Amino acid sequence: MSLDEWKPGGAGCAKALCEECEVRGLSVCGALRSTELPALAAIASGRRLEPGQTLFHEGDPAEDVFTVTGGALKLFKLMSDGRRQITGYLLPGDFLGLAYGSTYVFGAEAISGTTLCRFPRRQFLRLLDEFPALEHELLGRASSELAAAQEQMLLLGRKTARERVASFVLQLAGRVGSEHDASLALPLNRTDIADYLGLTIETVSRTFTLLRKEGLIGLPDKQQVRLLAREALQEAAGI
Amino acid sequence: MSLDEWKPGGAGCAKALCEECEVRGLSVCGALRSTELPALAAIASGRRLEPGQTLFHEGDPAEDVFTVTGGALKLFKLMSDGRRQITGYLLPGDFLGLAYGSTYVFGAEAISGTTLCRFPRRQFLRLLDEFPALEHELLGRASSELAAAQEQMLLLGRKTARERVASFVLQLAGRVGSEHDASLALPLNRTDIADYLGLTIETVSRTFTLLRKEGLIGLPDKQQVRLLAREALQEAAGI
DNA sequence: CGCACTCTTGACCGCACTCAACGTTGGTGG
DNA sequence: CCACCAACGTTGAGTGCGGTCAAGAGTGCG
Repeated sequence: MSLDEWKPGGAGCAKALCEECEVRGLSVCGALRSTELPALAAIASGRRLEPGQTLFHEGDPAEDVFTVTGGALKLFKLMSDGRRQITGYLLPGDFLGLAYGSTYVFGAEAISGTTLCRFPRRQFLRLLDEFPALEHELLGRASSELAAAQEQMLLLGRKTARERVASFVLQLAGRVGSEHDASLALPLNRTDIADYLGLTIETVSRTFTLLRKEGLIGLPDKQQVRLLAREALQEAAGI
Repeated sequence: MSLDEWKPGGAGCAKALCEECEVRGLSVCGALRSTELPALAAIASGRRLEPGQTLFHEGDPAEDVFTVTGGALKLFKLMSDGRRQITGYLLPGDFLGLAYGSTYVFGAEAISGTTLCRFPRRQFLRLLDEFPALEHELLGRASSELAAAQEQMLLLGRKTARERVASFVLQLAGRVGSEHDASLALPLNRTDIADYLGLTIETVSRTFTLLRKEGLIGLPDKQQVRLLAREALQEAAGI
């Protein structure tokens, strides 16, 4: 990816000082005071990715870190024969770039139209020395991600298809903060859900249908889910 | 667990200043200078766990963080019906306590006889403010753990039994730094390997036998593995 | 010697995968 | 406007990998 695709000024939204960025409260940047933000803004550049566009591949030199300002990204690992495991998905405010040494250990691809704030890794690491609050914030996020990763390992290693799908719906509801009985927008299509849950697309489809017939969820359309019985869904998730 | 089981002085080995601790170079403590160590030693206490003894359960209030100074620990999550997923195992030098909020999100249990260095969480967090190098070291370790967790998600979600066992043997070899053709001590028994790889004990046993018959590994006894064909094993691991 | 525990091996089963067909939707162009 | 096509999702039929159940081998300990 050529550098000139990135526009200076953070989030590609002309908010040069990050002050007005709508995800500031959600993102790592929220750990900095207003007086410290300019140092971050100085190294930021913004970009928009179209659906399906690749941010980087596994194995690429890890030269940048990112904050998601809009849309959604999926992270994944590939095997040589094409098998794929989606290891996570990122929503606005999420930080990307913790888990690597000198190269990215996973690929990242836009799901919907996505906007990002990019920081050159070296310069970002220098800022960590300058602002311990930023490093502290990152450590907190890394802890949460590790906890989520362990939950996902339990899901992938031990849960049945029904338990996996129920867990996924509940996890999604927790992440986007749904109101009671509201519809949730699914950030992933069936293929991606399958690769996230370690199943096939057919099994995901069948299981959605099963949970719908059981009255636990509603499926108003292909991109939405409705939680109809949270308690029962938690039971189905295997607690 | 009552506090008086913990003996002041770090690692339960009377090395009050951590200076002579044999895992200092491997552990987070290595990030501190000699002049800074006493501050860490002042809040450290040591303990020994016998095989099978529990350090803490999932859901316990997370009051301490630990460094493993000897032996081995397994981390695991349980489902209400007894299904178990081992999410990782710790060897000397490893740090324990990153992945939680106010309560531990996994259980921890000694595999072999294990010695630990314990730090009260609050006091440890205060030291992080004082010594940014310590926080930096923890963030680096969290990154590595996240990378390992994603690799494990690929294994659990997409690999066959043969690929899982081959991956496990190679991962173990990388972690204990085996010499060529040397025997590796298995830190986990068959039941634990099964719960780590998302398989049953029978499948693990059958797959070890299969890899032995294929000439990829040797099984001198139940607690050792020998890498006989590293290249072929990497091929079998699914790369 | 008996008992408990771990590991291995065999026979059978079932859940999720594979293969296949069909339905639905949205975009494109005649 | 409809015909066509591609992408995505759903559903059905049959299969196979790994799970379940069961028996037996090996080992250590009282």
